[in-house]
Amino acid sequence: MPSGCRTGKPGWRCQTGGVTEPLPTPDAAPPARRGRPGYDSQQILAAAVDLFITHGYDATSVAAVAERLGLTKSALYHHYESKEHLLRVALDEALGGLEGVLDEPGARVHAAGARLEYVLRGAVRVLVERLPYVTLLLRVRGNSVIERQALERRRAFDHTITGMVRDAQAEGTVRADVDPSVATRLVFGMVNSIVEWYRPTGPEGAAELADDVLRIALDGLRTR
Amino acid sequence: MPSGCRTGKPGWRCQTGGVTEPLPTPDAAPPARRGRPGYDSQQILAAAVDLFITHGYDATSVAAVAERLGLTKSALYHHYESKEHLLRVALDEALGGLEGVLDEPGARVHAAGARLEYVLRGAVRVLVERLPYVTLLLRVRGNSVIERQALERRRAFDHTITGMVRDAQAEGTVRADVDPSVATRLVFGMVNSIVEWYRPTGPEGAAELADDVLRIALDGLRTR
DNA sequence: GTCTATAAAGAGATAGAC
DNA sequence: GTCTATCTCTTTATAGAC
Repeated sequence: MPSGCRTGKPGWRCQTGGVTEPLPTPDAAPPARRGRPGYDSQQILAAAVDLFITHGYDATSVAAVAERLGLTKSALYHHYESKEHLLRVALDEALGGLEGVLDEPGARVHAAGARLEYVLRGAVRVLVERLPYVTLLLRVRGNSVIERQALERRRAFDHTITGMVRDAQAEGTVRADVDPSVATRLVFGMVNSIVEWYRPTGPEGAAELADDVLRIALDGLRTR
Repeated sequence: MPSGCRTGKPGWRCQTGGVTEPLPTPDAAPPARRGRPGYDSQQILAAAVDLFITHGYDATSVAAVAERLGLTKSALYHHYESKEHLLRVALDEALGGLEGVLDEPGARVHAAGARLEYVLRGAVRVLVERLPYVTLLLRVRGNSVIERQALERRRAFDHTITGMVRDAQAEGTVRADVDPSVATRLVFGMVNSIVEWYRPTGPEGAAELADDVLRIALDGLRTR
């Protein structure tokens, strides 16, 4: 990210709304951690992910992350050995959440239609709970080893869902006139698009959002 | 984009599949243009957009675009006055296509449900016809004046669709138990997600794809 | 655990030759 | 219309003081 963001030079690539201003120092509410200021790894990660989302991973400099926290680059390198380390931990947070849904009992009931419904709702839940991490995951394009590993885990997740759609078509609970792979991609396209606009502070809770998604994805927009 | 993409140094952020290799020179089929090699503005833009999509706009260097074309940076600056100029033209290509759908007669018929259906189908059509440009548009985050102007035009487009959804709810053709704004976002999330996986070379044509989208968005995945 | 200072390389953009 | 050479600033990362 160019330093023009700070100087306000016209034409520079910066967000409005003061996203680049340093966070208040964590001294105000010390989380049972003595010594000097010191963010913990979670707070540093959260700041980094926020910038990665806004400016893109590649375009976010380590200096920008440090500045956001009111630290220097060197201090940041004390917590994370590299910029990619931050990315790896963040992507794992997202993927772990999504994969966790598939291990829950509701994702293993016998009826395929019920499994699918449970997993859709679970995906919305994880997406909202871990919004920044999932947002980052969905912006990864495979430009490094770490990103390609993340994409591979995403593909495996999608593949599992596609199997559920296929099973549900076989049992007659899901329409059979759309390819299961295309149906999965379209429905998860709808689910994933939530990261583009949903903010937890809004009036709509995660459960209501999941209801809306399920209504449209399963029963469609049209009245009958 | 780091030069390690070319040297194959491990850990570098590069795509697999040789995306960064120079294009064959256009000499093979000279498009009625004499003198020496010379790409036209369209070809240069296409190469730039392809890299912007893969690596992100900010992370793509002008040198990388030039190298992709087998040119130097200076030659590229002869065609486009800046990197942002390339972005501006590309985003306009996408937005012009989408806005054009709203001006077509089918988007102005009296029945709101029919208008909505026409515009959904038209959006899929433009998205497929101008796939790279719309893909780039959907990745813009508002980090510069040009990006914010593009986001503003997108918002206006979405606002028009939301109005159609609201009208269709009033006439009884669209279910009224979902907020029109949320419904629009979800359905366009589904439509827009097509850029993440659809490739025109595949077995599915644009018309079949639009049929699938309309089926799921309007009638849902569930059998009845 | 944070700092200053620095290294080596890449960024956008321009000057001017041919 | 394309080139080489260059300017100035930013990049990731490290060394070493406190």
